[in-house]
Amino acid sequence: MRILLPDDTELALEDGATGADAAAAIGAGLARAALAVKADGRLQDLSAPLHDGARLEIVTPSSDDALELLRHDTAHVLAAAVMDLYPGVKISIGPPIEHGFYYDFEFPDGVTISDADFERIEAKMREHVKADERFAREDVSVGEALERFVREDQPYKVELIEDLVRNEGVETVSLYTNGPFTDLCRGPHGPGTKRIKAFKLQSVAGAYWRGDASRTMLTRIYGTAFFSREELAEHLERLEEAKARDHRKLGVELGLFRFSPVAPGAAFWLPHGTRVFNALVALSREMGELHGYSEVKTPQIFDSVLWETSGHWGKYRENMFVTQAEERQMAIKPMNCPGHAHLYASERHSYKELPIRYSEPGLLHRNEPSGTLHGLLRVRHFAQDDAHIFCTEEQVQDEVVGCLDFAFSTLGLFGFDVQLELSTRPENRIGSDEMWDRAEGKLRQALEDRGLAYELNEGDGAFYGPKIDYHVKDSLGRSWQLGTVQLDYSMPERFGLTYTGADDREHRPVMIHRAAFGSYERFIGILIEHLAGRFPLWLAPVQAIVLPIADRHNAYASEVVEALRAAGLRVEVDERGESVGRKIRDAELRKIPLMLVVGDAEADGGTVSVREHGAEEARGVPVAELAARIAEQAAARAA
RNA sequence: GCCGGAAUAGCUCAGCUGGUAGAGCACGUGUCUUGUAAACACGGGGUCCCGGGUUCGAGUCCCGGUUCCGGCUCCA
Repeated sequence: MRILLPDDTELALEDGATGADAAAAIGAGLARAALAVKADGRLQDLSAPLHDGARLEIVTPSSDDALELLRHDTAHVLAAAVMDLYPGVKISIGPPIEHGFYYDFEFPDGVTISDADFERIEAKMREHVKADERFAREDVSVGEALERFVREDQPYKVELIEDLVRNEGVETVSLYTNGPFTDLCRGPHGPGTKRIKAFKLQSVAGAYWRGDASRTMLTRIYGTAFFSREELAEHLERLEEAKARDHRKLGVELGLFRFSPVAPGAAFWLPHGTRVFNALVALSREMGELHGYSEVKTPQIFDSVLWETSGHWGKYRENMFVTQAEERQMAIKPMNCPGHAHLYASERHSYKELPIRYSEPGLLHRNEPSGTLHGLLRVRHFAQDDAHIFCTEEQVQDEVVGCLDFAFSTLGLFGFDVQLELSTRPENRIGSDEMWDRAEGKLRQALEDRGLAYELNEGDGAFYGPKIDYHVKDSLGRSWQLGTVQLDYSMPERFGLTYTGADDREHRPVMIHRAAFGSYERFIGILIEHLAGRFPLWLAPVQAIVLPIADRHNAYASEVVEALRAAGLRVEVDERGESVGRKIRDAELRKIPLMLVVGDAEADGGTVSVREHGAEEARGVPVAELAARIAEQAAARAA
């Protein structure tokens, strides 16, 4: 038979030849390096037979799919080692993931695993690797596979097979055996365990079977693997570096905020953190003015009837902070929208007024489950750059585009890599299919109008309408939602919102919920990690620090500070009796954008010596010139 | 909320099989008067997370709780 290679040459092989045979026919080196093959774009084992005319690609460690394959192999080796060490353990699933793999187990009663056990497990894994066990595939009937896993008392495997039969109607399944361990697995796998040159177990965590909180909690062991020790070491190094960017660490080091057990999930903002926060609120207000938003203020605590009207009482009561006032049940607001809807309803509106855009940097409280709190990224007490647009059905499309433009011109200042997600109708929803078709179509159209790439999240919309979310990743690659645009056909109904149309009849407005940053807390957390704590001039809590060389220069230093403050800049002076080297080091560690050294020469000439991160030092800069330049730079919010 | 782990000075951490709590940095004082990433000396600083138990004796062992960390579930 003939197969086609990537360079379009043909290779003649005997009928029934495998991927391994093909690799060997091309060259001995390639045969040694080969892990698997891609036949007509589909990955398969080296030992699987090829078919005539197949377009073949040999997968080696340098191929795109190789790491995933290796990590999947390693997951099987982990399972083998765990089976050796913990008799009676039940296995579930063990896939490769973005930077490694995991395997979920149910350990026998009384056995808990912690990272202290990793050494022992890794040692056992190394034995399996050293033995270079083959990954042997076997296709068996469903009956045979079920019989096997029932006999071995592996209920999770049995359930998986039963589901495969039910959902996909399979009649046979594939089993992979490496050494003493056999797993239900689609494959493919590499030829043998010896290809696993470098691996490491990383953490242990609980994980619900099938991601269902009502089912058993399994023990998940995470690890990673590479083709060389160097690559593993580099990866671990990168993880360490990422930890150094952690906003929880930098926030404390830079004196931005703190947390305390007296208020779990709520930040205490120090003066410097508050400056950053306020600078962002100012930005949002400025953008709001530009885009036709009107700021409003609504109460913090409402009678629970408002939450019943909005529907939050039924759905989110557990997650709301409830309080009491003279026998009346009140609740602290978890969102601004009911307040805004109530405000809208308090006046009559004509179509001529629409769209009405209410913004409010409102302070919100949500009683998030304790286990979900995470620094500034998931908190119970936060503020949003929130706004609600009340508009006619015809205006929705333009308003959504406006929201996207608002968000991108705002987020664009920070250089984030923003992922857009469009979430469509969930199973539990209100409104007709026609309404959903229209609403989803408008969001999609808005994204396409602006040429924005997005991911489709089917069924993930709110019960009252579809939405577009902006997602970014933190330093450790975890994805977080920032802003959003949500169409809401429910709230206007619940609050009986109307406007008088040109036809002199009452009509229902559409409500759009939108935010660019989302929560300021989360945004600042992400921003700190993104910038590694080095804020641009316009956001920096301290924009410049004046460093007198000796204390005879302190008086001149104070003059410089005054001049710069007069230009509206946030400036400090370091008058400590320390060396210049020391003052510079400390200012660098505080990540202050500008260091202004002043000595005899500067005092004589009315200048400063400017040290700026990532730039050449500039001596003899006249103070007035510097003040004008950086004031302009800050006003322009230049990066 | 669930599973696992952790908690010692402002920060980072050491403290063995139970025997009066330590370092570096930071902070304070003094000396030095400094030219682009750490001058030197001295000093102050502790509810060893909280509550209970075991013990002659608990930072250390056991139980309960709190918060945090890593995940899972959830996230209007």
